[in-house]
Amino acid sequence: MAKTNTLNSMNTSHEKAVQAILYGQSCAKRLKLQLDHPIAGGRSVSNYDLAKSIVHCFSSAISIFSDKPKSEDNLFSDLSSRDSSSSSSSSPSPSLPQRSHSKKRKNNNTNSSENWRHDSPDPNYYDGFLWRKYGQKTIKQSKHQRSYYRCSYNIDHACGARKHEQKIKDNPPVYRTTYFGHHTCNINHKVHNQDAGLTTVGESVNDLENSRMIWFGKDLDQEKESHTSGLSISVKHEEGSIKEETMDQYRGITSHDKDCQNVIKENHQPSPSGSYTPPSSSGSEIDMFDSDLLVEDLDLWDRYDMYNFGLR
DNA sequence: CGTATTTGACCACA
DNA sequence: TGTGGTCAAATACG
Repeated sequence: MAKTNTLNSMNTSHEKAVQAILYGQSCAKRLKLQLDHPIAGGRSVSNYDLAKSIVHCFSSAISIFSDKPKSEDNLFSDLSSRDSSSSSSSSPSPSLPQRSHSKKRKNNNTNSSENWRHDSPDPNYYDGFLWRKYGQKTIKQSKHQRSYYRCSYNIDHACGARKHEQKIKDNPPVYRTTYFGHHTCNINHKVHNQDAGLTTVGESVNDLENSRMIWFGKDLDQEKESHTSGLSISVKHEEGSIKEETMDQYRGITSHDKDCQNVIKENHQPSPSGSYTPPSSSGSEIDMFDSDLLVEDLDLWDRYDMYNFGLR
């Protein structure tokens, strides 16, 4: 493909964003084709995969466009020096929150704590975990409020994972979620999945993480493990109420999975905030999932020329 | 009635 | 002292 050369020389974020959009367009075309001709033979890519790729492409493009190098660095260094300390203050002590504890994290080695950042147009972006909101604050630098969440199992499992969510851009809306700490609640969870042979689920969830998730800490494998094993619902967001039916696909859970998965099942129903809908009985889409389809890094957009689907 | 969210107050850090 | 992170009582919700 002649385009590959162009892509190889593609360096700027802008070009990457354009490439992401183009790829998304390609996927959309392909999806339309498959929807128009559902029985067309030789369908190597499921509609689900295509839809997911489309969403991812635009999400990535938005993320790129919204990332002004300077402001982002500033913002993030700010988070690293301030926010991330919250995880360390709470996670180092596996004990449950006590009233005697200070209400603000102590100074700590925040730079070494695990942090993820994710930008999404969807305020209820599904990240594979169940969160509980514990605070909301107006940030002086931003006109939008920042919401504070902690893992819903921070008590049951002494899970110190936390995240902040804040709208950073209006048009188009971009929500930035910053993650702190580890999900200790899900370590065993993955084992359950593996025992149950749900590797496809793991791959699917893993894909979520690939969606423009920026990691800036250490111990990637560990964090990845957490994401891979996590299954949950979104949380209510004060600025939007986007449902996440699309995430149903990720929830192929067997009955003997315990811990978080069971709790998810229990919590979904009563939770006023969760927009979770029960997993569809057919896991066919998950089974058809091809993780190679998904874009892990925008630097690899050229790689996806092989998935051009012959539409160009 | 149990659980999740909201929100004002408290507190630590820069 | 200002800012932002957290707590916890009040409130909302199913």
